[in-house]
Amino acid sequence: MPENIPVSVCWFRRDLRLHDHAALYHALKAGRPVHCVFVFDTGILDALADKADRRVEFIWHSVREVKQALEQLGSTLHVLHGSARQLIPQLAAQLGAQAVYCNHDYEPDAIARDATVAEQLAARNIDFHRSKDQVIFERDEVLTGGGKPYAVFTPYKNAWLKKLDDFYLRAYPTERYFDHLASSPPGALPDLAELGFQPTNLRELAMPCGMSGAATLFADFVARIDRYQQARDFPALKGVSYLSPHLRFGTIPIRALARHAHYTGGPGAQTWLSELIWRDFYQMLLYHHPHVVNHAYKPQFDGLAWGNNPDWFAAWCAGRTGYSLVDAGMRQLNQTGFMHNRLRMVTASFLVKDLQIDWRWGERYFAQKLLDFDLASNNGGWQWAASTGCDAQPWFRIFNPVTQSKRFDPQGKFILRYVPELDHCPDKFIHAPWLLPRSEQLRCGIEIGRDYPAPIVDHAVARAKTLEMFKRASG
DNA sequence: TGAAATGTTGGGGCG
DNA sequence: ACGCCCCAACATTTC
Repeated sequence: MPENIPVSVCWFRRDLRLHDHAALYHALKAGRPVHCVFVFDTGILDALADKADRRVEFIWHSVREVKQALEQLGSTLHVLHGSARQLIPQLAAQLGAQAVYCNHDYEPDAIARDATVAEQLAARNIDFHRSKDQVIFERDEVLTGGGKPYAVFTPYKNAWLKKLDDFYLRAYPTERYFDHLASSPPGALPDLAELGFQPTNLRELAMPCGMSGAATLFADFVARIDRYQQARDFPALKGVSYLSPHLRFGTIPIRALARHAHYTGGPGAQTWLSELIWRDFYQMLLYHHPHVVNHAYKPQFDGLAWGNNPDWFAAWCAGRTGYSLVDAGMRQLNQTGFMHNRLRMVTASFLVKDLQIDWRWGERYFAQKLLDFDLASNNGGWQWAASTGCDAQPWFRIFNPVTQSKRFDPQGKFILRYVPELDHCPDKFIHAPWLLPRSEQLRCGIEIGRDYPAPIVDHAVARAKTLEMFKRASG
């Protein structure tokens, strides 16, 4: 690449697609040849304890798809491995770039990283253009009448919906400017092993990756969105969109999803749109209150006297608490990297309010395991369940794991998918197997305490204890 | 985006 | 027939 031709760099991060991509659109439209780059950032990857990580594999497949698509257009994706803070300014300088484009990221670590990159680019006299892309409304776009960020979801949602119009839902027509992609021979793609990772069961799970995978899942969901409201709370049903990993890594743009929900209408689409608004809400909240990463949003709940029993925590992680729906949810997470949203609430409530374990322990575990892990949503969800958060559920609201099980998995169909030990357990006892009389246990071959764990806590006792714990912190 | 405790009502069994 | 008890069903309040 002759250094006298000014070029641009488009830095892909959590936006692994080529269509409706804000940064790519702005880069291409500026007219200079655009070099696309992705960095497997050791600053992030080195912190992953488990070197068989479904997310790295998901990203790898998605990056490969973007790269192949760019190569069909006569360009390529430069795939680097190292510290993004150093590599991006280096690459930009090396290519003789006049500008670097990327999309906003609202996580504290990402903000710090981007600030470093901004400094280094400025020192080299290279422009750094950043765009909103991963949310509909970011940071200060939706504020209260008093000009402050919302602290309660419902009024936020109302203001969000009021502000919404065609403008915010339109797609960036990147494909119109693809002829501005820098022409380039195909580049190299380090394989998983070179990145220091091992393959997972992602293939076995038939997880659709990349832009094409996102399109497949989206089409599948669109066909059943009318049933979303009725079916979404039942983990045994195919009720939810399963798009969360794609939304996380940007293989599908949020605008396409919000657009569909908004223009389709109906109770299913409206309920789903509301979930997308929760996502914006938590991103906005994290941006304004980065302290939530390590602390309760409500400071008085930083003083909760947690029990933090390590044996109970291990049982919770492994799906061996003796509460069948809780265990099924945790095993789904361990085996697939996904957990149904209803079960995220049930298992989180159980950890915090039945086991009295610090919500941060659970948050960290989900962060390690979830394919769709997103700091803002995960933290927001945990603080909601733990009652420590912004617009969280009241602290005295405690889920009964058995009642939740009866209500949301009435036939125990989901439980049996992940807790096969209970295969021969009579339906009546599937939600609370320890109530199975000893004689019945022998008859159907499930000895509680041997074939399936006895409950590690008594819910009624735990509930009273937790109410005390919260009362002391809030009093 | 609850659950449990407590209060109220009304029907039926029964002396 | 009547009062009394029991308790299910529903409503309210409390956590």
